[in-house]
Amino acid sequence: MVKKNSETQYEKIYHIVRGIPRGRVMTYGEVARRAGNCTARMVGYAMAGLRPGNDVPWHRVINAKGEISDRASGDGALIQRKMLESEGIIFDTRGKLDLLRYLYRY
DNA sequence: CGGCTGACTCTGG
DNA sequence: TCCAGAGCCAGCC
Repeated sequence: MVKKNSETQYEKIYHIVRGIPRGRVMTYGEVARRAGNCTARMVGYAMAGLRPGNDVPWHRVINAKGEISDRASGDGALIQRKMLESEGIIFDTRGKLDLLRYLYRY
């Protein structure tokens, strides 16, 4: 399979997010680092640019604090938390999850 | 082509 | 422990 470098970093980011197994999460920074020359902001922006119909488990991407980032769109954060809980991830009373336990690393 | 924006992260006080 | 500022780069008008 030939890979085109013409692909945007977004595609790379999506691919990585798709590689996150169920019950695990990944931080923006980790995804960015694995994607290559990319920054956490790019990942965040890539997630923001997601469209319905994609098979990207965006809810498995969280910030470095182990928290769900507040986004511009309404209650997305609440949905994300529910999705993660649905996968067996337990949230702390402060709304945080244990990164040492759920963080997916290669 | 230039400037603004953003689901982040890090460091210092 | 919490708050604020700076850095970062691709996409869009």
